[in-house]
Amino acid sequence: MSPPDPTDLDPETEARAGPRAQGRPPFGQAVGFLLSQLGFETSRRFGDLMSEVGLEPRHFAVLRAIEAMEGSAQNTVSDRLRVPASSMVAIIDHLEQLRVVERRLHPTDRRSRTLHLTPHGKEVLDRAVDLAMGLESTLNAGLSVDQRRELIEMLSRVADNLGLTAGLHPANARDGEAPP
Amino acid sequence: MSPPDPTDLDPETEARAGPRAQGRPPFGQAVGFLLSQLGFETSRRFGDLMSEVGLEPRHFAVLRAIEAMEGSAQNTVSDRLRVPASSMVAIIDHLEQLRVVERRLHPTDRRSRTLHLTPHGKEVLDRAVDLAMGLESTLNAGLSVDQRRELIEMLSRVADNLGLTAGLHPANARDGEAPP
DNA sequence: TATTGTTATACTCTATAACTATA
DNA sequence: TATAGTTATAGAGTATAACAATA
Repeated sequence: MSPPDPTDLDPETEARAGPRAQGRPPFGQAVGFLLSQLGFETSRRFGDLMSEVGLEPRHFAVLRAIEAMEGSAQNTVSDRLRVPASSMVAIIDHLEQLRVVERRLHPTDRRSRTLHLTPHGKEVLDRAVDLAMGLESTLNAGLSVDQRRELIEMLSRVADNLGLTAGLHPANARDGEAPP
Repeated sequence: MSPPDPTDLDPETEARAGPRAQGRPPFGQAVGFLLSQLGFETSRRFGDLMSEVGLEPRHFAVLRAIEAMEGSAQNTVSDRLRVPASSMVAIIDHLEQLRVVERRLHPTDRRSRTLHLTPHGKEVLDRAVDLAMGLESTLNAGLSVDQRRELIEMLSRVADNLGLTAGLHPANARDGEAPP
């Protein structure tokens, strides 16, 4: 093995800030970097939690929407969440296999399917919500109630700056104009 | 076309909060949801910006590291950023094709390659940094200097709660123990 | 003709592990 | 034997568009 590369940085000095050249802004402490980093890790942990109840984040989102829009047509839900129709098929297939959602015949339009949460689906959703609240507690640890409120206010402001629609996650959403 | 689904929610009432059932917490305003949503959109916009200079976010991260660790071996950089070695090959290939980075022979270890930023690479990095700072300004619009500082402090606290290493983005990093 | 839901296909992405050459 | 870099391969994920039934 060759000797340590003499150009290596001192780990104790630089480790916490990440590689950074003289004269460059500290990207590791920029709002954009922090949001990207935190969003990625938060999503990863959320995915891990949801897998405990057999779901992925997208299934959770659709399940919540179905509870809120009980009996709506499949395309109504996919339009609301801006999920592509073909992706929606796979999502509902999965939820049906778990027996948490049922497709039923639409009373007047035979092309259409209405979506319904089963009693078991309600239980699974309760459990998923508990898991999500646990993650929320982890994130908020050490923040006072006032700090958390301020944090949410500022993040909401940033979301406005980006033109995001509240409550609509862009990960699975089609591009295009926001709903009117 | 069939008449509007009678279970549809009133768009004007519910659009900003997203689908939500009675008795459920307002996920759309939770820290976790906001971070996930903002992180996704911030990353998407950052990727769009980097494409203006022919880069993807990972290339930007590696380019910054090479500037900070000029002349280090390829595996030193990939270890620092926790990028898998085989991914690093494709990243450096791309940076070399853009003539922003050069591989050179290691002076003592003929298996190894040292990485060097070209003068043109410095220019490209300058431009990429400008683009990133523009996004940072967009994100911070409407926040006072004090508010931005508080926001960064609180986000850093949340990052600590998640055990994240400052400046190290988990998107391209292998799993495993953090550097000592 | 247009729309709902479905299926099939083609594409991207990337991680794993095999391989070469050196140490 | 172990390591640096490279290459090959296989799997997951996803969007696109074609399709069948119905409006």
